[in-house]
Amino acid sequence: MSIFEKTPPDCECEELHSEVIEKKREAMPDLATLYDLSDFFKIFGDSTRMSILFAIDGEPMCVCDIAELLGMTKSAVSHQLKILRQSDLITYRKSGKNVYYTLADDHVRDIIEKALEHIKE
Amino acid sequence: MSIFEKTPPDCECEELHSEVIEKKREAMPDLATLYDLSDFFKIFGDSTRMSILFAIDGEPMCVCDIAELLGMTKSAVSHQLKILRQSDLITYRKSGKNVYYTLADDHVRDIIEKALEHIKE
DNA sequence: CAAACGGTTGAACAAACGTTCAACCGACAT
DNA sequence: ATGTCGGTTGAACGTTTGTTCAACCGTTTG
Repeated sequence: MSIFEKTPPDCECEELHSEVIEKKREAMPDLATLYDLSDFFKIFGDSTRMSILFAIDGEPMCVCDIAELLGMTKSAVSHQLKILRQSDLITYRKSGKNVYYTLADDHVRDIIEKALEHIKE
Repeated sequence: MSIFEKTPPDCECEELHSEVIEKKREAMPDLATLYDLSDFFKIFGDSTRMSILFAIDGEPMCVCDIAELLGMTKSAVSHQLKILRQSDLITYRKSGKNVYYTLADDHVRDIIEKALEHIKE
């Protein structure tokens, strides 16, 4: 059979370095991008952080109110806020003893919206 | 609700059941949705699974080739494929001794694309 | 049939994760 | 200064998670 013929992918484990593997390897993003991507999604992969993101959407909220809203301790909330802060997903504004958090930009909303579409299929 | 602040949010920890909390509580998605969302993102939050998704995009790949491409054991890949299968993100087709996997629909591509935009800020 | 191969599975193990707890810091009031 | 309150932090703990290992199943081949 011709090598130019469009054949079903040949995938014998003995045949390493097959055409398919090489073609795919070239199409793959570099490792750094793969890690950045999965690290990015990891942030959303926790229900507490997801709840916080919804909570601080729109009007900013202080830590104590978030904790009350979610039924959690201030400490637990603060730990998650730190992770969200380090990912540049949220911003904060200090006012006296309080710290008010809100979403950093609209990108977060967009991605969650896309995911919601998939969930509801 | 306006982005421009009418009144600065009042958030004393003593004042539970504040207006803000109640307003937010009504705007929050139900718990089931929050869990579904975070569980959905959790799937993407692993570099191995992310790599697999890129690998099987377009032309289907069998388990052995994926393993070779990613430099992992068949077992490890198969475990992650199971998770992706259970999330309906991928489909498979058996052919003799081999099993060929590919993306289930375009939704996956869309979401990863959105995330890539954010990464490259 | 039996052996070999691709793929799956469950248990075990180590690493990563989220919450709790206690201590701490800064801003405000007494 | 002392105390209080909102918020942060680090260590400890229990849970979750991904990989490894070994055994297993279904298909193909000798």
